[in-house]
Amino acid sequence: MSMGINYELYKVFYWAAKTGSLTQAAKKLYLTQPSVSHAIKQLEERFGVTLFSRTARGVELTQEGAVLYAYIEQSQMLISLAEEKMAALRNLESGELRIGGSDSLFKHYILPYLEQFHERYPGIKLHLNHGTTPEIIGFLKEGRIDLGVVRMPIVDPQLQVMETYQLQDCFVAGARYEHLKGEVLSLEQLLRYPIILFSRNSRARMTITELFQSRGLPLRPEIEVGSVDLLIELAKRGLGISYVAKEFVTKELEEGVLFEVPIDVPLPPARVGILTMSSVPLSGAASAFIELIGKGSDIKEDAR
Amino acid sequence: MSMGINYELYKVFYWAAKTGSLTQAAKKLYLTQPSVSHAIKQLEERFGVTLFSRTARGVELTQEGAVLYAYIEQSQMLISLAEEKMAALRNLESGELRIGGSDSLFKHYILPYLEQFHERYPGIKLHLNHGTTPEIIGFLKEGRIDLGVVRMPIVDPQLQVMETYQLQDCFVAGARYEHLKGEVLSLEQLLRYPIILFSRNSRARMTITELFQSRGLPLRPEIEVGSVDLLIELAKRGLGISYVAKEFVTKELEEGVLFEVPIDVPLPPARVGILTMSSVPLSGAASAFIELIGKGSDIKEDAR
DNA sequence: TATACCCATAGACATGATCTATATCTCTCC
DNA sequence: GGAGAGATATAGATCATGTCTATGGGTATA
Repeated sequence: MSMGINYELYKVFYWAAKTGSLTQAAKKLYLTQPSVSHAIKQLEERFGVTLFSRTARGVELTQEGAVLYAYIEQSQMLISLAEEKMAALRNLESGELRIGGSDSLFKHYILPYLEQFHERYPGIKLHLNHGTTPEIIGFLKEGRIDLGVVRMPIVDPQLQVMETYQLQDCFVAGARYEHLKGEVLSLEQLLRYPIILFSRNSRARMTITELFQSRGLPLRPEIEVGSVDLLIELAKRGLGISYVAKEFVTKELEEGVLFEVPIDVPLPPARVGILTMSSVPLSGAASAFIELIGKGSDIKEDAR
Repeated sequence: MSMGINYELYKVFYWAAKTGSLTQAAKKLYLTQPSVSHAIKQLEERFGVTLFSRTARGVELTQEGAVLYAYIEQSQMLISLAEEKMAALRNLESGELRIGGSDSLFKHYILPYLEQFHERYPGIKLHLNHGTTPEIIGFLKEGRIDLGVVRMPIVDPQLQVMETYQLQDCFVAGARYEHLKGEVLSLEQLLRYPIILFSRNSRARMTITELFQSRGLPLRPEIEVGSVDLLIELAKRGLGISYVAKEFVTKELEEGVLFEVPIDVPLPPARVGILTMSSVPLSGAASAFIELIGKGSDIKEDAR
């Protein structure tokens, strides 16, 4: 660092000016007085200007020294603030956590963790960005979110995936289809009823469509919605049979406003995964959040 | 400097963040890439936080790194400004020069130098503070002015004195006393005429009073004024004979509106001196000004 | 006059900043 | 797919320079 002025000298200058004494500055900086004296001299030689007038009681800024001090004081304040801020970030007293996911996963999976997290680290600002799986991945790659919560499977070499929560999709109906209670339907039978599905670009929709297609059956939903709440609501009102994760309708199933319509083929369980950028280091907040989720469920991290 | 974070590291961090490349930062700082890499690592370890995500194309600030950068960038700007300002101060492109003196010395002695100085160094702000000799000395000791211009002799161990300009006091009269032209008066004869003197606390006044007293003559001025201009004006209008430095009335003497009234005892020449605080280093502007004056007259610096 | 406290200076010393050499990784281009 | 360019990381040697001790001079204070 031969060029330019050593910024350490400004630290010394600051304390010398602030305390009005090289000896006091030395104490503040855990140095000896000659070191401080030497540091100030270096600054003066570099600038070609006398910064202090030396008296028997200490030192006093000259006109030029006072000019320098005006700038350096500000600069020093900022650095102090920066150091405080960084300490706060490390201790998770400050910072932000930006999560991407679907509304339904937020509501039924992430929410309790968010509450815990916020209670434990109240200084950290939370940002929730909802979107479809491809959108979430886009946000991640743009650096707009720290982590995404989406349905598996995802294969993307740029992404780090941790599978956590397990979802079991199923068909549910409301009172209007009461007569189906206790029955186990085949896929063909199911198709005789109006089916309500989540929108085309969702992973759940793709999974069930594939299942029907593999048996040569065309799955044509009567109604297609963009919100899981609506999916549930429509089923409750009897507009059809909804395909939805059982975990999202636990309350409705308990209350009896919905009941499951079992089918004769096993529906594969869907895993939820937490996505992060593999090349971008996790922020303190993000890793704390992931750890929190890890405690609440068994994580299967992908080996890749 | 074992405690705290080495501020040099911030300089490295700044350039690494700004260029987005450790290699580029190294070039900017005339360092090698491993040095920069090491510096960043130190910062990260001190903060317990990752500041950059390393990619194949360089580095990119993490969330935490971006927070730090926001502060450090500001701080860096201030330091750059400070360094520019100090360079400007050294080159006398900026700064200020505060001079104390009497109005008459400003007008008749300092003014041409001020003009030269301002022409040569237009960036330097000029402050003129007028006052009596004791006031000027007070200003100096308070640090309110850089230098004072007063009549000698001054003896004060805290002050550095340089004698420069020489003044020759004399008595002058206007047309009303035309009949005195060509005469040489004794002090007693002079006392028959109304005398106009500068105010009591001036050095010129003290000198002439002593001269009369040493001969047992009481010097009672008819009129006492606080401004040399007024002293001259009153003499021109014939209200009396004024005691004034010949150098202050050269124009009036040439024009003939005033003429000198010689006396039969030699009036000692008065020297003008430039005062500075001996314990306070001169500002660049002040020493440049003193040098300028030095070229225009032969300075006799006191040995002390 | 003596004491105490300040800053300046000189020279010895050791820390730690910096360098060289090398490894590893990731894009890109052929 | 393999080679090359260019990025960062790591290890160890080196030496610059920051820091210390010792000392001196100066100025207030008692």
